[in-house]
Amino acid sequence: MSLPPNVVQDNMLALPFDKTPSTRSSSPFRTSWAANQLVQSVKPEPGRAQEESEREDEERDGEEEEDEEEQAEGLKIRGPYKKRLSQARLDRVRLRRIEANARERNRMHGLNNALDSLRKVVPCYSKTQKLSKIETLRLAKNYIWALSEILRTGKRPDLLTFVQTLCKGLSQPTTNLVASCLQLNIRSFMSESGEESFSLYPAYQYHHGPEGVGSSSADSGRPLRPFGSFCGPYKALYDSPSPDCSSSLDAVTLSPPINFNGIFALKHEDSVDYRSCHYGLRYCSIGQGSSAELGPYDVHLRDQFYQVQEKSNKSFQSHTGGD
DNA sequence: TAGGCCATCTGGTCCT
DNA sequence: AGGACCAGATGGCCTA
Repeated sequence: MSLPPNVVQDNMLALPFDKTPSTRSSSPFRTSWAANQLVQSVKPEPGRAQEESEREDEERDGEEEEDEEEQAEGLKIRGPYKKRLSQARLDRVRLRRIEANARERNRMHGLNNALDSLRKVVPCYSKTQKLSKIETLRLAKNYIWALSEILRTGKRPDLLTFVQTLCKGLSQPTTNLVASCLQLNIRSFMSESGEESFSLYPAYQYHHGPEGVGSSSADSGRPLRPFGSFCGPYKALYDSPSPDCSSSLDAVTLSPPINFNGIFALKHEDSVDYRSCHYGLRYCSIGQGSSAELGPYDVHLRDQFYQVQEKSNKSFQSHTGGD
C-alpha cells in the first residue's frame, strides 16, 4: 500500500537533521524537521551536557520543593504559583507532544481518506482535478438533497435543473466542472437561465430565498419548481423511448463521470423494494408511496449505481488523462 | 504577487 | 493520565 506523498511516518523522525527550515519544501519535511527539533530537545546530549542537565534538575527540584512549602504555609507567595517541571517531566511532556502530533496527523489522514471516499461517490470524480474539501462537502450535500427530492417527488428532473441543484453554492470553477461533466454547455446554460451574471439558481432562490437548498421544501411545505419543467435542449435525451438511458448520453462526445444518468434507469424486471434498500430507508419514509409513483423510472440500488458510476468515471478519466 | 487550499503543529477542552 | 477532537497559527504550493 502506497502512502500519499504528504504522509509522515514515524520513522521519518530519523530523517537527516542538517536541513534548515528555509530549505524545507514540502509538508512532510516540515513535519519531520519540527519533530526532529523536538526529539533533539527530548534527547539530551551525553556526557557533560547531561551532567549539567542533571544538576539543573536537582536545583530545579529543590526550588520546586521550596515553592510548594511556601505555598503550603501561605507565606511569601510571589506572583502566580506555577509548578516547575523537572527535566524528566519536561522530556515526557515533549514526548507526549510528539505522540499527539502523530495521532493528529493520522486522524487528519483518516479524515482525508473519508473525504476521498466521498469524492468518489459524488458527481464529477476525477483524480486529476480533485475537488477541494469544502467543494466536495457542498457538492455532496447538494447531491443528497437532489436525490432525496427525486425520491420525494417521484419525478425525474431535467438535466439543467439537476445541475442547478448540484451546483448550488459551489464556486464557479467547480460549477464549470460539474456542468462539463454533465455535458452542459455553460453558454447555453446562461442564456437559458436569462442571467447576465452567472447565477445558477434563480428558481431555487425564488422558492427558498438566498439559502436555497438549505431550507427544504419539506419543511416549508412549498414545492420546488417541478423537476422536468425546464428541459431545454436536453429534453430529448430523456424522452427517448429507449430502455437504456445511458445509450442516449453515450452518444454525446464525452462520457463523463456523471451520476445523473446513473441515478435513473428504466424500471428493471425485478422491481426495487425501497424498504430493503440500505440508504433508501430514510427517503422512503419521506415520500410515502413514492415508489409507486415513480412510474417507468426507478432508482438504482447501491451496487447498480456504483457500477454505473465506476464505468463512467473510468471513461471520464481516460478522456481527461487521469490515471 | 495575492489568494485559495492544504498539511502540520500546538494548546485547550472534554471524556474515559 | 491519556486520547480524541477542535480551532488557531504557520508556512508551502499552486494558480490566476
